[in-house]
Amino acid sequence: MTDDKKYTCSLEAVDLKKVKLVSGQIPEIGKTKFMAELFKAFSDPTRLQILQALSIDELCVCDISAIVEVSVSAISHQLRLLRNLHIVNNRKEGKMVYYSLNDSHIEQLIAVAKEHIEEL
Amino acid sequence: MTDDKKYTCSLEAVDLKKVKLVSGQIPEIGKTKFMAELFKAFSDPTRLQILQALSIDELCVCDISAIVEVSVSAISHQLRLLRNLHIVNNRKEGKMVYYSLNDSHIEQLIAVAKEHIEEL
DNA sequence: GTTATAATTGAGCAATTATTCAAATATAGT
DNA sequence: ACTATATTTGAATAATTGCTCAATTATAAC
Repeated sequence: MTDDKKYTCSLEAVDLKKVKLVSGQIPEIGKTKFMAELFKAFSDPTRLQILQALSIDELCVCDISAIVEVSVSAISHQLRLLRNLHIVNNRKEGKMVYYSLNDSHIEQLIAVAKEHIEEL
Repeated sequence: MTDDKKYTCSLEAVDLKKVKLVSGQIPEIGKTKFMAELFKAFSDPTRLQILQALSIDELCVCDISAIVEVSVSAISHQLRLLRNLHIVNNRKEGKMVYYSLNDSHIEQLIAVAKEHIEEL
């Protein structure tokens, strides 16, 4: 009858007060989903290599392909994903397209992650 | 004959000097894969909600399930993954298991990501 | 010991994803 | 116009992933 979510354990086990308090303090699900998408961009080794390379220098697709040792096509697919999330910018020059990082948060995220795994 | 990776474009298109320079400066693939795994932990909305909840307070599995509105089983599966990556700690008290964040980098990563999406 | 319940676990399934391949665009040089 | 080449794109495929369900483990109360 009551609209209790069946997900959880008995009422005695749940600290309802805590649950309400915490629920009220975490971001709404839409924002969380967006953040998760951003993190997902960093969660693939190929993409992470691309981002690390771009944190050193602006690069064209061919160069990225050579550095990461993955086909041009695969790189291009990944770059589109990164473009759509506004993580990288691109600049066309003749036949070639040069990519770069969009803002400093990208490098910050990578730096913090590096710190974390280094002190394991 | 030569061991050129076939991945890439013509030799004229590739800036070999740049490629070598950048290749030498990015972390080895093993480290990058590990970092990617860390980011992957943050890349699912359910897990990200768990982490955001834990950044506010230590919580038992039941409470997390109630906050995130996902089954206890699903939460437990995700917590195992987070445990294996040393992102969360747990503490047993009777029948219940309390989870908390392992170190401050976790909160830092979430904070930077939040900043990034807010200034889009 | 028996019962109740918090939490974990393994198998299975639907959905997502990273890459390859082939084809299409776009630009430069002839 | 024609050719060469840098990049993009769509479809297909194999691999991964998050959840559910059912069963199990661990602890507490009786």
